[in-house]
Amino acid sequence: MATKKVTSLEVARLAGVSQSAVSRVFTPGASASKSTSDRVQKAAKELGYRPNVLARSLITGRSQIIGLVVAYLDNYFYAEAVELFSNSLQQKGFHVLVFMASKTSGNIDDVVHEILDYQVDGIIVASVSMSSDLAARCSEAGVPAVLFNRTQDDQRLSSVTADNILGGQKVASFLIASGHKRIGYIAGWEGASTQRDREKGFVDELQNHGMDLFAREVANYKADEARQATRKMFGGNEKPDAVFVASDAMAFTVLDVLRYELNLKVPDDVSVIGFDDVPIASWPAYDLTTVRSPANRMVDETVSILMDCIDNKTTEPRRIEIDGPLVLRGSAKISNNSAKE
Amino acid sequence: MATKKVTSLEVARLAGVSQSAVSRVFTPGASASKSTSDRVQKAAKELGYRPNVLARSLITGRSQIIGLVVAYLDNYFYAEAVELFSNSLQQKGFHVLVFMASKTSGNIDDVVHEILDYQVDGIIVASVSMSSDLAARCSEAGVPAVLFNRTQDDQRLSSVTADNILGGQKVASFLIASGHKRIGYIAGWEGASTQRDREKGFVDELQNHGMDLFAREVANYKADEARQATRKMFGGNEKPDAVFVASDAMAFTVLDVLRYELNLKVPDDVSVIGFDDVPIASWPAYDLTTVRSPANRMVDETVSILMDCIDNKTTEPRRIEIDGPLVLRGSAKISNNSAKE
DNA sequence: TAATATTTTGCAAACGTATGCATTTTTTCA
DNA sequence: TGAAAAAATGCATACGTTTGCAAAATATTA
Repeated sequence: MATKKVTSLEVARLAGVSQSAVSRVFTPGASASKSTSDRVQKAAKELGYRPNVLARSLITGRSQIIGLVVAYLDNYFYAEAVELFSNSLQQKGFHVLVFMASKTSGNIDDVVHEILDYQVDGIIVASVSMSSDLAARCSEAGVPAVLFNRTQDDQRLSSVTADNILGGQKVASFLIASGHKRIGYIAGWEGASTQRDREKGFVDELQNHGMDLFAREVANYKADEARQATRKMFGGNEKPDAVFVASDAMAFTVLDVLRYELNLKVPDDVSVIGFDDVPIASWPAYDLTTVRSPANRMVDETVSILMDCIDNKTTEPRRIEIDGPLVLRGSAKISNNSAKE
Repeated sequence: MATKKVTSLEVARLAGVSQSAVSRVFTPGASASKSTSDRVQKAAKELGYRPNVLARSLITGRSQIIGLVVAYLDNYFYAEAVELFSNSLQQKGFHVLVFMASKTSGNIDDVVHEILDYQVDGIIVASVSMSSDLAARCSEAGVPAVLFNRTQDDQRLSSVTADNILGGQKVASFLIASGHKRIGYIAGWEGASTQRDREKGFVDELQNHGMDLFAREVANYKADEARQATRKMFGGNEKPDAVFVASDAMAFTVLDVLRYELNLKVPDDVSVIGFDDVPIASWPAYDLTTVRSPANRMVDETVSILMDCIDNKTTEPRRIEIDGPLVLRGSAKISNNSAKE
């Protein structure tokens, strides 16, 4: 009700100094004598004064806000990323303004425009692509943007991803070494670089060993489509003896369908491997063999790039791929039982 | 690089009108003739002009920013809430500034101060308590605050929760009706109203039927503590034949320990019931009977309260409890097998 | 102690926008 | 067609800060 706004001017009056003095006391680098500083601090405390960040950013040109575009939080990988980003940036004096790209507008460009309206100091684009003229717009506005868990052809954009190609290769090598013969793949959304790279590494490595995909379905990183895909892939007589799924989130659905709907034994009848190593993957009910996307390291790199751009104006775009191990668990056969079939 | 900021003044010059005219064109309610509007729009598009939200808020006193304090996103219930909040508020022209309360500072008050510095139009406090003098601070600053999924004694704060007491009662009635005799409870963090209310409803209803808790452990809403609690509760000879767990997130861990570590059959040896009905609860691997916390309705109510406060200055605090059904799934015996023991 | 170097302080001008008021233009209606 | 009503426009000010500049106060040195 009282809805009182305490300004630096009122503090100045109470402390018997100029408004500039108050500002200087609250500005780290500025010069103020101990005596005025004390008086101002006291007056500020008494009135409950705190600087208005928005007014400050108007003049400094820095809002201390980072815009984060994200499409869905039901994939735990992104939920965790939001938490990590927020913590990491908070520690550096920044805060995260969240923009959902999913249901509101299919048009990412609108969302990014909205972000720029808030005079953010940087943009993190997670799990979404950006038109390249929009990227141009950002750099034109002097706002650094980093793609998180996505790459793009436009070489002017920085990006941080797992090493998806290498990850796909590891899965292929492992499945071959453990004696699998009929290997399927369930793809994510084909517009996503994560999907393309994971599949490319996987298929290339199969072919290096003279093998081809035995089956392939597309599930667009969606649970219900993953369900359909599994039914289709395992509906016939000739079933795969292994399936690589483009993300853990889909792999859980695949496992559920295989076990509880099709009554197949994992890993005896079929081995299942995912990608990301989200926490659920280690839960005994799933115990999923998967490639780790090291979220914390990816976040650290992303923040680091952003900070470099903001501070030193290092405008040079970077593309970083972080390697993660294949984590062996119970959903894939390890032993090389060569006598099969 | 170019880092050019286009201002309304430049647009005005190009369009041959005053700066006020430009402002009016971009302000919904303001009056501007079609001809100037067209000219301004054209000039704006040509220069790539968009109003500076921060400068606007300085003068309007509205930032269109809602601060969201949240402690952990690894509980899917809160991850979903963030998504729902962001979507809902985005639609109303607001955006969400995220503040993590967990690891950085145990002190929520600091976090809320930081939020207020951003001149937010409202605050949502999820899964966290607030000191009541801080609450006073908010209302003093004219910033409405709503507790999400928490209540507090301080009657001046609005809050939105599931009907936790009723939910606990439903679980008790159900377990009794289906013939369970030795009923345990695994508690969340005892400082949380959700925990207290769920347990209260549960225990009261048991006592209405002349029963007491057979066993009780505290797991503080944490996975590893839930693991310990389950081992302890089911380590002896006299094991419970049912256990109510204060949240789904913990219930999944409980199920895993029961099945894969203690080799008990669910629900034959023991029935397990959770609270929240997060999506994983419906996955066949868990198939968890649970009370629904209707996240979307809770979010809608929270946003609605906030908007009322912002628009009409309805300062009257509201406390809303939303009823959710007990969702019957496979983790709890339904049949009334009275002949047991 | 006097002269110089340093620090502290206040003044005033920004930052980019919204808006009350007075003035001009357009519309309305008899 | 002319007077009154309505709409559009520009001017100037305000929002709450930071910061360059010059003046004042303090510290340093010979």
